[in-house]
Amino acid sequence: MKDLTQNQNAVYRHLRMAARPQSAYDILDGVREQGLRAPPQIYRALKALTDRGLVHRVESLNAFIACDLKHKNNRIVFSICDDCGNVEELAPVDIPPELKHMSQQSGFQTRKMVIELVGKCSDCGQV
Amino acid sequence: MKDLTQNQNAVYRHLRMAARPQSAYDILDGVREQGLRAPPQIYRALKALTDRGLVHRVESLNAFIACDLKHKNNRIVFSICDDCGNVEELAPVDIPPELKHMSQQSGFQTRKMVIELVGKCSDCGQV
DNA sequence: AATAAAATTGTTATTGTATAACATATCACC
DNA sequence: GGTGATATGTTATACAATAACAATTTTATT
Repeated sequence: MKDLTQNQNAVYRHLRMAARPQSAYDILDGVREQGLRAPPQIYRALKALTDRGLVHRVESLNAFIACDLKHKNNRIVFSICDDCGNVEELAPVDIPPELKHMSQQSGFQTRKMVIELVGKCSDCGQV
Repeated sequence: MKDLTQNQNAVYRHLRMAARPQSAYDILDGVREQGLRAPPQIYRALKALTDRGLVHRVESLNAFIACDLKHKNNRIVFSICDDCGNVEELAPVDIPPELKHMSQQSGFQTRKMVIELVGKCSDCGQV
């Protein structure tokens, strides 16, 4: 892939294949065959991948997901189904104007915004 | 306080006193004197408090913070300084229209939205 | 090419976060 | 007072993340 190290590549490929967000230990299990054996190897690869924006961390799940979109790494939006666990990345949006205003008022300089919508996906919604 | 159990009250008071978001184990240390001894006691109290909207979880920090605002529990906004660790809760905002539109397109029913702004607070910003 | 410095990778051990499972107690109501 | 429901305590364990150091590979330099 794009000049990734072997370990990064293994982790990235695993995440791209996965149907759901993966915990670091899920990933570890998934790449054992490629010779990765210990958590730090996974976490290092994840750090490199998230720094490059190829992978995002889903904060409320302590899990990781490959990024399909091409976008700057500083606006991230997920919808998270708390029934089936499915997570979709949505196209990034700007900081809402009121929010931008509020945070600037207080002198806060935003480098990154994460939005997580929690609810029910289309499959789980009609109860 | 408002018909909280003893444990909930102890945890809530600790969080209201704290200057920073507290991990569950920070809280445990802080309420040992009140007789709480084990993690499940903390996590149960936190669950009750977050369900009632008196406490929020700061997802990207695995930490908890008391809510000063009176607001519905389904729109939460934080600014998080990744330098000094300070976290402020900002007034809730609506789901950005494009986002609402996008998620509805896909049939997602949002119950809750969490926004976390990461950057530098006014104290740490001027480097 | 030989080698020293730097960067990367592997390994062990540990720290931090959260919950399962079960025991005990308290409360509400008949 | 018995009984079901709710709350609480306790032990043990699972899951998430990183510190510290060893080994290896890479790079730059002579």
